[in-house]
Order: sequence, then structure tokens, then C-alpha cells
Amino acid sequence: MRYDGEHKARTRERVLKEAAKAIRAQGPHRVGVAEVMAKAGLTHGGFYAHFPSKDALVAASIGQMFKEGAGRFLAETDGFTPAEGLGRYVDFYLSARHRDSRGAGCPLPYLSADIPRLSGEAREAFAAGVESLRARLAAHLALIGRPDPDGEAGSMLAELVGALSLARADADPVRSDAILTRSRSALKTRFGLETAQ
Amino acid sequence: MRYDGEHKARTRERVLKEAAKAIRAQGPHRVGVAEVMAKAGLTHGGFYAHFPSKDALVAASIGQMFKEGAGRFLAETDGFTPAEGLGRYVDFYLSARHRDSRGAGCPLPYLSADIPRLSGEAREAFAAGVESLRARLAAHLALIGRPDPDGEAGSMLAELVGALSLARADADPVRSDAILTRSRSALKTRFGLETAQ
DNA sequence: TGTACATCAGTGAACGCGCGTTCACTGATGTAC
DNA sequence: TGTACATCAGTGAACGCGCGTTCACTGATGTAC
Repeated sequence: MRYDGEHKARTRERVLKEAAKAIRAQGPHRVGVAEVMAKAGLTHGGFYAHFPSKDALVAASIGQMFKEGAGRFLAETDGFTPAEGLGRYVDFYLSARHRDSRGAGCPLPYLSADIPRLSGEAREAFAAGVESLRARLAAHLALIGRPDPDGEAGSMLAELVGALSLARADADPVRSDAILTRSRSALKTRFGLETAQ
Repeated sequence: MRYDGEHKARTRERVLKEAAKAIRAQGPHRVGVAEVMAKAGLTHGGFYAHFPSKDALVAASIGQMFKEGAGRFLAETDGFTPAEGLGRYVDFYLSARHRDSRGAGCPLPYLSADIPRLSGEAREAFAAGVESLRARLAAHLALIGRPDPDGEAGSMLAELVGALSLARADADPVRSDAILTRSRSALKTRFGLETAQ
């Protein structure tokens, strides 16, 4: 079973994507190495050819999740004015689709409670991811002409994360939708954003 | 070892308080039955005289946490005007002390990510707790004369939970403090609250 | 061009270990007589 | 008042089971000659 030079890298990425999905759905402690490997089409023994430990997989998966999140931010904002783009991102973030997607979406609401319980490597990956998301929000707020882009980005992120967490935890769909709708309009009013289309 | 009538109830409550503390610190899946019983001064075998399963313990502990949270709300607001009391509660919620207390404090930031992964019983206890906290916030907002107390209570809770989660996840103390300070003043300005003292 | 050998991603059985749960037993104290 | 018995919260050994990790082995393919 000897393969070409990129084969191993491709396998590693497949494992990483499956791990990121499973961690979002079940949390880092409930996900098993064997389960992730099976979803990537492999057996569990091969895992240690790619990662030194489960902790390392979790840390790498957190990086992967933020990478996917950055792609989402770009997809929502690219080609729009800053006010439109940021409005579109808020609409996406607090959408029913984002709330209901169990294996995808922003890692922040999934992981923030678990971060203090994870390894140092995982916490660093998380901190870097949060910082880069906040920087993206701040850059857009600056382009709109807000007075304190850095500080406002933190406050915006807090309401985004909190509202999505509460909406996910509420089993009543009407109340859950109401949480999303209210925070969506509150944020857009506060920061002078525009509703997309 | 025969005891008086209330002995068993007192033991159960002791177990419950230790479980609530341990779940906040480690999350529901990392806490062990034996560990909680040891902290309550008992051996693990006796656990099943008090609870039918670990799931039942987790659900009961969630109720316990919200009960403690309700006590905290009362302690911060009792004897103050609504605007002062709510301001005090925001100050407490987004304080460094609340952020740093690993085994105490509001259950929402600790648990919201795990709720969809827990038993129905636990989810119901959580939903009831969130609803009663939101109702308390809404009652105060109504007394202040806010136009839409129910909706605003949800938005306020979202920023409280989100800001505390982000502050806890940030390892840099300066940035973490800044998150708290900013959301504290943003909330008080937004809802016309008064700084305590 | 053909052949023997080296490589190494992946396999699958086995290992400790921790955890939730069960269960026969203990022994201090309330109750019946 | 004293004695035998019943109660039942709590004990501690044992059970399965799942999971992270290890390790000897496989076998397709690249490389050396």
C-alpha cells in the first residue's frame, strides 16, 4: 500500500474534517478516535500515523473549524459593501439554518464552555481563532466608520455567540426563532448595518 | 446506621450541591459518580439510594444550579430600585469574580453548549431555569418602563452569556477584562440602568 | 526490461484503565413486646 | 425498664463496557541493480 507523496496529507485532512464535524455535534470529550477514523473510511489503529494523541487531534480540529468559519465570513461579505457584508454575516450567524446545523457552523458557541477544560494546545488554537474572527469584524466596523471598532467587535461577537447559544438551548421553536430575530435586528440597529437584499 | 427522618434528605442535598459544583467545573460528561460521592463524604455504592442514574443526577443538579442562581439574583436586587438592582446584577454577572469562579455562578455559560447532548429530563430542567431567569429580568425591565420587556430580556441575556463565555475563553487577562467592561457599560447604556454604589 | 528489496500507510487484535451500575452485606438505632 | 428484632443508609468488591493507545503484521508500489 505505498502511495504518492500527497496521499497521507489528503487522508489527514479527511480525518480532520470528520473530527471537526463530530466535535461540533458531540463535544470534544464524547468523540471517539475510532468513530472519527471510521467516518474517514479507516480503522482506528492508523490514527497514530497522523496525530500523536487525541488531544492533538482536538487542537488541530479547532484550527480546522475556525478555517471553515473564515471561509464562511468571506463568502458572506465578499463583493458587498462593508455595511451590507456585515449585515449579511449577522443574518447568517443568527439564522435558523446556522442554529440547526449540528455538525457545521461557528465553533465559538460549541466550544467556549469546554475551552478551559482542554489542553493548552487546544486553548491556543481557540484563542487564535477568536482573535482572527474579532479582527475581521473590527476591520469591517472600521470601514463603516464606527468610533471604536475593536471594542465594538467584542460586544457584537458577545451578542452573536450568546443569542445563538440561547436559541440552540431552547426547545420551543417559536421562542427560539424570536431570540434570533430580536438579536438580529438589535445588532443591525446598534451598528448601522444593512439588511441584505 | 439508622438515622432520623430528615437525614437522607440532607445527604441528598449535599450530593446535589457537590454535583452542581463539579459539573460547572468539569462539564456533565467528565464528572464521575464516585468523585461526587467522595466529595460528599460517601462511597460510590450509596449513590443509587438517592438517584436512579447519573443522568438523573445531572438533571437534578441543573435544577440546583438555577436555584442557586435565583438566590444570587435576589441578593443583588433585593432592597434596591429596579434600575439599581438590574445594574447591580449586570455588574455581578460581568465581574472578574464571576468569570473566575470555576465551581459557582450562572449555569448558562457552562451548560448551553452541552444541553442538546443531554437527556430530555436535563433539557427540561435547563429550559425551566432559563425561562425563570428571563422572566426575572423582564419583570425588572417592565418596572423601569422599557417598551418590550420580554424581548429585551432575551437580548440582554444573550449579551450577558456571550460576554462571560468569551471572557472565560480568553487567556489574556487584559483582553478578558476589556470584554467584561465593554459589555457592562454597553448593557447599562442600552437599557438605562444605574451603576451600583 | 526484469527482478529483488525497501518503504510505510493502514490493519486488527490486545492492553489498561476509568466509569456507571449491581449486589450481598453491615451495623447503629428505632420499635414491639 | 430491658431485650430481641426490623429497618435501611451506607459500604466495598465485582461486573461489563467503551475508549485511548500500542504493536506486530500486511501488501501495494517505488527504487536499486
